[in-house]
This record gives sequence, structure tokens and C-alpha cells, in this order.
Amino acid sequence: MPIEIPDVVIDRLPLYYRLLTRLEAEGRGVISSHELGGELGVTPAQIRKDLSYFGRFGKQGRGYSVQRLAQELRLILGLNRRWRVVVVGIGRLGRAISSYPGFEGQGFDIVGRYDANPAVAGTSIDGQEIRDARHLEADLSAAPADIGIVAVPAEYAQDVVDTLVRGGVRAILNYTPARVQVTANVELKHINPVVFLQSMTYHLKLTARSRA
Amino acid sequence: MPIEIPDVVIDRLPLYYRLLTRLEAEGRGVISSHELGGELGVTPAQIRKDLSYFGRFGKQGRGYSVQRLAQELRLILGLNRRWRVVVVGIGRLGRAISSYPGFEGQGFDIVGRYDANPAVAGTSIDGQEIRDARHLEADLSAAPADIGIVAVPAEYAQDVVDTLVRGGVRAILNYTPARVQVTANVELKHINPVVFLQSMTYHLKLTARSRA
DNA sequence: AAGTGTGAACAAGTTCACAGCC
DNA sequence: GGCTGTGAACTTGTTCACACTT
Repeated sequence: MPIEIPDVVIDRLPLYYRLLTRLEAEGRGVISSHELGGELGVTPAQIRKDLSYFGRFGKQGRGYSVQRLAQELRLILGLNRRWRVVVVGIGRLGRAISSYPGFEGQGFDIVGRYDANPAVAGTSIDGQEIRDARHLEADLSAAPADIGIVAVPAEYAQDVVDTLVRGGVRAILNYTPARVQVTANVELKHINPVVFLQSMTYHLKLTARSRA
Repeated sequence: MPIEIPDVVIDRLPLYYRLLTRLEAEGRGVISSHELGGELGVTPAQIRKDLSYFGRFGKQGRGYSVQRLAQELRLILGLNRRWRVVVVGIGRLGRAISSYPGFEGQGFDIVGRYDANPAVAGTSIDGQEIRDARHLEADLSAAPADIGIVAVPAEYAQDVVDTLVRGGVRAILNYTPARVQVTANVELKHINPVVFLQSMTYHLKLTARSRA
């Protein structure tokens, strides 16, 4: 077994990757851990340590080749292929997610949109049909997806997640405030703006108002 | 100076709080750290330790009064008052955020919606006027807000954030993929679905497909 | 001279385990 | 008897500092 890589390291890699792709587009050739860290608010040692889990990508005295490092991160993160994503729940939020232009350029193809509301199912968005959520499991059997995005009302979240998992989806991004359960082999992340706001108000409460 | 409370503890409190309010609504009287932890996937020791930073809310041999603990968390997190929120950028995502019914019930009032697009500014959403983004700073001077939610195109994110900070906003939720800078006295959180997906694909890449 | 890669030192965060109280 | 609150032990994650490479 190779040494175990901390999850917190994995979570930082997309951050590095995003900056590197920008630098790559700008034609920047080489960058040091110090400069990378400066841009991202991370210490240079942290960046070197994080990268050292995966290999030796830098050159002493020079730094990292932007192009090489971006490519290595693509391989590490599995971004050298396309991923099939289904979105379940096409309300206002699901609609915004489905139409978000940032996914496609990063290799995430939305291959299915589902809603249980009969007034919504059968309609289209961006020229793509919204399928009745009843078809979800059968559709996944016929053409599997890798990732599911859940934007249904909270009370249906667990059901939808169970269906996705039965259908072979191995990663789920849950936009619902409900905490859902999955088996250990499925990746799960929650996005809940209220939770973010509530941890911010803790600090606001402590800070004196800076305005006159 | 009181002992410093780790940020990671603060980030868990809204989770505890959400479960407690549900239990409170169900009329549950008392709960042990063990049972709380079971629901949330957190160890009982962790919950007790986290809460012990703020006081002694439990009773030995019994557990925690659901009502008391929910109330204490409200006070700790600053949820015993209402918070004024402005949303900047009323595209598809900003619209979904503005209309999200989950904010109001948790004490977050959306008191302003702004967009720089002249075709959008002046129109209404849920009966609320969308103001031209040019008015943002002046409006904040006249009637301050506590929190800003940014859902503009990435290239305008830093400008909008600077305007919000000048206007006295002390916490910012950035839905933009751009990493923005703020002074140390301003709270900042990023929500970027692509970053979440990219750290999940790392794991997907490693896991063998479980389907036939 | 500059900057990586990394073991070692340090810091932070989690879990243990048990005294104390209900 | 059951469960909290909490120092102490442990584990995990971060930073230091320097040998080494270009």
C-alpha cells in the first residue's frame, strides 16, 4: 500500500490547478512555490509538501514548469477524461446548475436532467430534455453516469441519492440541506449556503462594526 | 483573552444546530452526545469537546436538553437576531439564491438585489426590485448590510467584493470561481462546485467501478 | 544564487479514558 | 448506571530548515 494521502491535500489540488491553468493560458513558463503560495494564500512549504506526495515535479533553483505541473495535476485529479454527470431536481437551483457554463470546459458533461414534477418533466432546457425522475434508474442502467448532482426538495434527497447509488453513480454533490447517507465507496459532498452563513455570523457577532 | 476556538469547531456548530432544531420541532426532550453523533457521523467525544468550548450544557447521566442546546447554539452562532444580506449578480444562479426559501426562516433577510446588466436592473423578482449595481455602494451607506452574496461573472468578482467591503459588509459568500482578496476583518467563503467535483474525481479515478 | 524535496520539529485537532455528577 | 466534561495521549497536518540540484 502506498502512503495515505490526506483528504485535505486532495481538496487543495483543484485550487492549485485552477491557478496553473490560468497561468498556462497567459503563457507563463515557470513558477516557484513561493509565488504560487502568494497568489493562493498558502505557504510555499505547504505547496511543495502537497506536491511531493505525488512526485517530483519541480527543478531546484528554478521552480515548476507551469505546463508540466498543470498536466500532472490533470492526471492526478483524473481530469484527463470526461465525466458523465446527471442533475436531479430542475427547480430554480437545478436549472442554474444545469446551465452553468463552467462544467463543460472542465470535462464535466451533463448527460441527464431529471425532475419528478410532471409540469417540468418533458420540457426542455438549453435544448436538452428534462426526463421524468421515474426513468432515472433505468436510464442509468442503460447509460451509466459517474456523478450525480442533487437539487431536489430536502425531503426527497435520501431517496434520490439511493436511486443514484443503485444506478452506479459513485460521487454525489448534494445541494440539499438534508444530510444524506451513502455507502463508504461513494463520494459525497454537501453544499449548503445556510451552513456557511451561520458559521460566518459567529464571527460577525464577535467583531465590532467597523463603520461609523 | 479567552482560549482560541478552532474554526473547524465553529464550522461544525451549524450542523449540530440544524439537527437540534429538527429534534426540537419533533418535541424531543433530551439527547445524548452518542445519539447526536450517530445521526451526524461525528464521534460523541467530538461533540462534547466542541460544546465544552462554550459552556457546560449537558447533565451527567442524562444528556443535553434539546431545547436548551438549540437555544445556546443560537446565541453562540449569533442567530438570535436577523442579518441583512445583499445579493449581487442576478443571473440564473443569483436568481435561484435570491428566491431560495431557506434563508428567511434562518434569520437571513435579503434586503437588496443588484445587477449591472441594464436589461435586468429595474426589473423585479418575487416582487422585489433589482437595483442597478451602480447604486450598491450608496445604498449600503444609507442602509448597511451585514453579508454579501456574490454571483456575478468571475472577472467582476473582486470589484464587487471591494465595493461591498467599502460599503461596510463584513461577510461575503463568493459563488464565483475567482479567488478574491479581502482585509482580515472580513469573513469570506467560497462556493465553487467545480472544485468539489474535481476533488471527487480524484477518488473516482482510484476506485474500481462497482458495476458489472 | 535560487528553489526544490523532505525528514524532523512543531502545532492543531481528535479520541481516549476516567473522575465526577445526576 | 449512565453520560458529561476534560486533561492527557495520540493522531493528523503544517511549517521549518537544510542538504541537494540546477
